[in-house]
Amino acid sequence: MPEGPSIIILKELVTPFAGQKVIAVSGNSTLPIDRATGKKIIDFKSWGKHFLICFKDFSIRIHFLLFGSYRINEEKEGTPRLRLSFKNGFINFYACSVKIIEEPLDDTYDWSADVMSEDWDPKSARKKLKRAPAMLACDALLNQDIFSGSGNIIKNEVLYRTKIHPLSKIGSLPPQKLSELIDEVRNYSFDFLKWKKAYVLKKHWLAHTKKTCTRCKGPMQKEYLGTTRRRTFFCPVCQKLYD
DNA sequence: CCGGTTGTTCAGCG
DNA sequence: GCGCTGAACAACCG
Repeated sequence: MPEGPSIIILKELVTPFAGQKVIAVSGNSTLPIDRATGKKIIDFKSWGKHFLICFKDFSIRIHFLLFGSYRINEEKEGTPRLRLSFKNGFINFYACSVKIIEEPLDDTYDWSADVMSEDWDPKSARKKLKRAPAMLACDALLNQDIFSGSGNIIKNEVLYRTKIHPLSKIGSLPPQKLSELIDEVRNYSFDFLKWKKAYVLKKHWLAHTKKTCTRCKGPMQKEYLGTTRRRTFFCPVCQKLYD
């Protein structure tokens, strides 16, 4: 569920409810979610992996983390964390993190960091990366302040596509390689979106979960790298270490 | 049936 | 008070 492109799909699926009044709210969330009852949804937005339900005076932020899910006009086993009903249907969110945001979203979110956004600004990402020369490439690609929406799959695929070893230091990447990295996060995210919609995402993985390198036919390496020790798949031959 | 994971937050430590 | 690390949480697949 979680990476940025999946949230774009959700946003598209809920468009029938944009502008609709919430006629009932339920769920096992401990927050005062009933506040949405009777209120009109102004818009649905997203920032990376955050799904945002916007009302006039506040917003509800949904984060699916690793295991969250949703159903639209469809039930599923278990109590939803949040359920919003409309006269033309309902949305259920399960096992997700719910947060209420009081301030205007423009005050909370740096839209230029969102890889899928029309406000995405590669120059801004570059500036942030320049400020963190010691950061490892595998950590940079999971950093939501720099690449909001990028996740572990996107990380592995982008490093493989750009032939950058996950343990490369950001400050050691030649300028053109750095540009390539930044551009490829957005490029691959849109491929991810296209393939996910067509239910063929896994088929197109070149690195993630792979045992053999499609380029050199050598073995792929699997290690738990970076500050978060996330699963990292890479080809030690084709992906160059910039140290 | 158990182990593992497309993620994040927070307590506890030095 | 800071940065870092590991635990906790969650549900479903293989």
